[in-house]
Amino acid sequence: MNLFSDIRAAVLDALAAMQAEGALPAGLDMSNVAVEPPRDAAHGDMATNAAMVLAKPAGQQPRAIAEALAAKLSADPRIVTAEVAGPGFLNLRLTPDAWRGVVAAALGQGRDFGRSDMGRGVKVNVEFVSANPTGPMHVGHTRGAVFGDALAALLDFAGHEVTREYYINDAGAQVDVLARSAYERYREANGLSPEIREGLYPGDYLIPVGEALKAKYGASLLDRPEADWLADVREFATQRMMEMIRQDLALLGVRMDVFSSERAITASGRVEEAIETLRGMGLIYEGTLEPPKGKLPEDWEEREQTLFRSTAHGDDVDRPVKKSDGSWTYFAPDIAYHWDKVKRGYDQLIDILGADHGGYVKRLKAVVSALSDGRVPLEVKLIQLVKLYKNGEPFKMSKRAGTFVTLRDVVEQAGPDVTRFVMLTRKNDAALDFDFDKVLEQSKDNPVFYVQYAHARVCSVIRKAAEAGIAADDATLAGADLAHLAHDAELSLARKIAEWPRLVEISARGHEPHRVAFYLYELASDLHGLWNRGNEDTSLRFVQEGNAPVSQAKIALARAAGVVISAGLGILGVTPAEEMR
RNA sequence: GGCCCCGUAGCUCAGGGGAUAGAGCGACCGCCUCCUAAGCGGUAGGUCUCAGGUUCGAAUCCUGACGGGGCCGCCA
Repeated sequence: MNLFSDIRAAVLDALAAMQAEGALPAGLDMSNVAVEPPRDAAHGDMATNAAMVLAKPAGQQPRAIAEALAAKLSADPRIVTAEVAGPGFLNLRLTPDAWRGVVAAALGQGRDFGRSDMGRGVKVNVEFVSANPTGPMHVGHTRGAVFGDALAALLDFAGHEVTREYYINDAGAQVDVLARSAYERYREANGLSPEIREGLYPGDYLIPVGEALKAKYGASLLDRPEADWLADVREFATQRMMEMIRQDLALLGVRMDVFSSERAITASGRVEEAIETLRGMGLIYEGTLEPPKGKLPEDWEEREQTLFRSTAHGDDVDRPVKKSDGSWTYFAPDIAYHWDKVKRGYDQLIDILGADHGGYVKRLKAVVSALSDGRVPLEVKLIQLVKLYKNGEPFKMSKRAGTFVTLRDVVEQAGPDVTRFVMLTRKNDAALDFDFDKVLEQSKDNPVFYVQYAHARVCSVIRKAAEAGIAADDATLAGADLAHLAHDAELSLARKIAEWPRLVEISARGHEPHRVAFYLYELASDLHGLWNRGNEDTSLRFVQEGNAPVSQAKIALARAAGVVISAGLGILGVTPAEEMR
């Protein structure tokens, strides 16, 4: 149930009736007609811009259209008043029963209240994290992981068929480096001193990998040429790294549906296949690139390479798929991988990438456009930098300096709830300040506690009611006589609850899970506000001792808010606490 | 030089073309005999970086400046 879209439908019906009567011309575009909560509550419960949007195409005065529309709408039993205001707004006031209906719907549907069928039949692939399997996840990865997971949950809630996918970069030079680094730790495990040369990964996390290699191979790999052991050690170490990454993701509460391997794609010849397909479209050629303007790379020289004509699909320059030595660039397997996703039948692809991949977006879009014949849209959500602060001072992560902050560091200290909420209370395209002390503080400055506290208060009310001998289970509440909700402070909370289904659709459409976090904060604020009004006006307390029917109506309202908080936190992956200690 | 992101209250940030631009923190003044005060109410605080444009209407869309960050062919 979405009261805003219900009322919008009523507005459209009224406009259609006006057209049938000749009061409005036929063939008007109604797509911009909106029914929204007004910025200022004094204007009413809902406002529509219909008259202003239609005035010009209809060739009529906006206020005249609004007057006629108001006359039609006032026949609707849910609408108390329809007043023309300002340049042609139509402000609507709804009956208390309309708002009580929202409370009833939320109780009836529980955490499913607000689910939308907006994405029905739409298959979406959300690729995120995709951290290289060469070490533990760090703070930067954490933001992408949390964002992707929440976006996937949001799209699911809005009715899409969602696949969460991780692309394992297990085929490039970096996994050879990993293998060499692990091999040194293997030598170390065998009592030799490791040579962690420049360019190898020095992290301690490879020490157990070296020991595990010793357990498996004994001393048999010692003093052998690299060619003898590289492939085996690479395979072994890569698997170990992926296990570690899966554990890190599990700590955060992130679960993937599909892990795709670059190595598998490369080995199966699909890169060649993809490039040949593009060649068949006339999009692959041998040529040289113009040097970039401005600051040149130091070793710039003109080279002939195999290039992808990405400019034919909106890119600024063509992009190399082969290096000058004839081997594939990083881009080539990515072409094959995205083609693979297209062939798996998704209607929409979403890539969650770090902001340092900004220069990569246009070529990826070009590939998907070319290989899907323009049918499958690819949206790339760039996750901007996480700036770390400690004691209010910015500090840089450095593996060498030992200030490398892992996901595990953060989650084990702050907990997954705080980590997730903080990282989701910001748009993906704005940089995020992550202040360790503030996040660890667990104080009122931390919005996640504020929202959880609201939920805990609802649970507390229900417990108190039970102690007072008033039944307050969901089944009883669903049958409560909501006519006892009459105070405007109570109906205001119902109005906020009514916005939830609308907010879900807006957030899902914009791929903006942060909106959920901000809405939950507002909803929590409204609940806390109503709670405290009970201090001055005892008739506003949820539990009215000795009056079960009235208590149950009030608790039903609180429970409806709690159900929405619970559902919203569920999308964000945050636990709805039942009590705070 | 080009491309991407950002610029809104002292600070951190919301604001899917709508009315008098909002919240938190900080400052100031109040509220616990009472469902958890991890809470609530109020006051103060604004040239929405600037200049053009589109529109009945722009913080929002477009163009261009300015400022900050990121990226830019044999790294992935």
